[in-house]
Amino acid sequence: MAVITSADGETASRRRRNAAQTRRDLLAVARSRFARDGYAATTVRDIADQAGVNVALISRYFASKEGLFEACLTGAITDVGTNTDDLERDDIAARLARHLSGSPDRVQLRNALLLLMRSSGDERIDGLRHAVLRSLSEKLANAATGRAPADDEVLIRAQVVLGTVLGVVMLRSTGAVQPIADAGEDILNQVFAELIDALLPRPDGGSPD
Amino acid sequence: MAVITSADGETASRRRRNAAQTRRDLLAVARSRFARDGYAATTVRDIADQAGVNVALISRYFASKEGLFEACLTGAITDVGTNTDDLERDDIAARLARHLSGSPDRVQLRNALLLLMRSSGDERIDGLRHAVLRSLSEKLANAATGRAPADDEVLIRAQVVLGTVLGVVMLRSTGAVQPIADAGEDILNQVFAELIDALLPRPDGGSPD
Amino acid sequence: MAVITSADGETASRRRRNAAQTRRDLLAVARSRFARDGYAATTVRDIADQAGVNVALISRYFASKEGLFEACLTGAITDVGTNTDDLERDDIAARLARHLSGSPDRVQLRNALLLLMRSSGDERIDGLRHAVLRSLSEKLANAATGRAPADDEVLIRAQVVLGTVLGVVMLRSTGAVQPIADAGEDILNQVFAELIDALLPRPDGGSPD
Amino acid sequence: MAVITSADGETASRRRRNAAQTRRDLLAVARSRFARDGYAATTVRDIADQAGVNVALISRYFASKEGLFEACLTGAITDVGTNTDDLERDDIAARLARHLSGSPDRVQLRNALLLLMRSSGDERIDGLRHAVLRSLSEKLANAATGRAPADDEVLIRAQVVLGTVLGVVMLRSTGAVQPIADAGEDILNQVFAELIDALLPRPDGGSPD
DNA sequence: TATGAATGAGAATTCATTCAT
DNA sequence: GATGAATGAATTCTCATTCAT
Repeated sequence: MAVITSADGETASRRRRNAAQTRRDLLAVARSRFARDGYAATTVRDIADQAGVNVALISRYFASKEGLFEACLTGAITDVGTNTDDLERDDIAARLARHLSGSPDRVQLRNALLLLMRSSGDERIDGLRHAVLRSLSEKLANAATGRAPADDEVLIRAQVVLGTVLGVVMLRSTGAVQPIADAGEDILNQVFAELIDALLPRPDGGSPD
Repeated sequence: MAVITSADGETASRRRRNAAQTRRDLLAVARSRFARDGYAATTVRDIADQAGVNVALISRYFASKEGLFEACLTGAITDVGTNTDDLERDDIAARLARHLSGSPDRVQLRNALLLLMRSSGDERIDGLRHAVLRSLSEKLANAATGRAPADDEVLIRAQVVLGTVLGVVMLRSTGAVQPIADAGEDILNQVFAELIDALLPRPDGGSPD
Repeated sequence: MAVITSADGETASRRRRNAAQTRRDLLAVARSRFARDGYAATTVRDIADQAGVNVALISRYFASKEGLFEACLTGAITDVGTNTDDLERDDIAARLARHLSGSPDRVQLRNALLLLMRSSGDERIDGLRHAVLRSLSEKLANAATGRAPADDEVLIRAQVVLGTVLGVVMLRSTGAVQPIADAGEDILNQVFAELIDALLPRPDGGSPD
Repeated sequence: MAVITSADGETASRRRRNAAQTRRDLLAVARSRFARDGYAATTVRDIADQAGVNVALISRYFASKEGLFEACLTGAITDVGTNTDDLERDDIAARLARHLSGSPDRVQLRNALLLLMRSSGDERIDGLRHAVLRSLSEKLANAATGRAPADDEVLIRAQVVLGTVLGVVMLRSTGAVQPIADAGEDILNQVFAELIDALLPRPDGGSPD
């Protein structure tokens, strides 16, 4: 119950002195801000303030605003990756629906997807983004077709599905367009299932219908 | 005095003395820049330079950067509107494919769609954007179902299709993700047709297949 | 009663083509704006708009904003001069009261006094202003003392009176400080008379009382 | 690093790292510039340069140019207030003379008076200015008449005296009109005493004789 | 490790002025 | 004589970043 207070009135516990935690906090705030407002419209001061730390720490831990963005993107890529590792065709729609409709605890993944649409203007980082989007569509194609090597048409179809996911995330974000913004998991699941069924060839190579 | 003519056929003569044309030029450049880079990342100076006119003319003709953005959006809304007026179910896929895959002359419509995803931060303007996206999805639903009044599920389905369109435009823009970025009209037409067939109920209210 | 209208719908009478009149209009508007808002806070566009003419005409007729200001000042000096030519001691208070309290038709002289307190930043013009203020105080001293050559003390006393006039004009301008802003001619006359009586030596050189 | 010391004793060390001092410096410079040149003619860059600090600090400490002006005015109001708290009739002339004629150390009060005549264009701030001028004249009236509640005529008379003070400050500022610009404390004292004696009723309500 | 002071570059906007008609 | 188009210079303000403590 004792509150550690130094003689001069400064509470030692008030200012958390934990580099790793500070870094994580900044990253978390940055991800959601970059995802929601885009790179250019987000100021490092906003991020630092919201994270409750000093702006200078962004330079300290991430070298620059762009470094912070890249770190966000890398984190997003990891998140997206771990959530698509074990993708199975019959699972895809349900998982998408769960993640897109999910409440606060799934927000990070939705931010990750939004982040994949945000550019900082840096070409190298954009290359990263595009590579991940490409790889995501490959995963999708492979999962749907049972991991057969995908030809271009199948890839394009998977990318259309990916486009749908991205587009839906966008239409739902920032409370934007109704009724899809408030659509529940069930209906999303249903529609995604029909979408995949219609567009992506089944493992045996049979036509979607 | 000096007439500056760039290699790619763009002619920017100093001192044009044609207000309407200058306004149009600024608008055209602004639309493509805002669409490509977003509002915050685009500077008015860039726009003016690319249009070959003095920055002050943006204030003159559009009052402010935000005014210019709004004018772009209004134009985009008009374009999207006139291109979806006479939509028929059997026509949707073909038309989408044509516009998305089309070369330079169709770029304006693609920019219009990108613009509908860009925010300037101004709430009023954002309201406009959202209203148009909503209205677009209604048009889509009505065209697909034969103009019957759409219930929420149908609207959601139409919005998923709209999401697909937006997502695909985004994946294709700035030469980004292959192979969909270079996919031809035929394959897009085919996939969109399957998509609509699968997701949107037919006029007679029968199941999509 | 006929309205002269050319074939193309442009009314020939609408745009007055009279250089001298245009010049006068600009000058009149400029005087009141410069007097009220000061040099820097007044824009040439404001002046031209209020005068109902094109901004470029200011450059045409007065070379520059500073030229316009100087013209205003010159006019003000003339006005002040003609109104103080025939000053008699027993007349001063009444005349001051009349001009300061006077309604719209006396506004020009009040503007002239305000103008004498406004600087454009140009040293030469400031020299002019100061010279006129000095000369004004000399006139005041001469009128009060019966044109005897004034020594420094008398001049200082006259300048205090001049200061009073300027200060009162300022306190009354822009509807500012009550109740002096709405004080009538009578009370002003009374107070100015007491002021002059108290501060300025009589013609015979006797003490003010 | 480099310590820049100008010949006139002003020391501006780069990187002072003392927020309060920097704020004070900016305020001091701003007060004299606004007082001398007016709001519109003064640039924030000038102020910052003269204070030896970066322009951005004006936004930091005062939010905006207008905020800086308001801070100047508030300071001026305080100064004027503390210098008129304990005003006694027999003291007024001497105190005015001392402050108006006083050398550098009294410049701040003279600037305060000039500031009370300068407008930033902001209505709220102008309201402040006018309120203070009114209150100043009330203090003057109360001090002169022995704090009896002043009727309008007495207030008007006090405002004429205030006008004299303001007008004299103006005629003396920027070395303008001679000989009053260089008039010494004695003569000013004498004239102000006569002025107050003539215009403001004595405590017992008797005529100023 | 963390903070707040300070900076410089760049952004949007305003404004006096010039030019072509 | 008059107009509106266009310009360049300046002004205020914002922002990422660096520095001293």
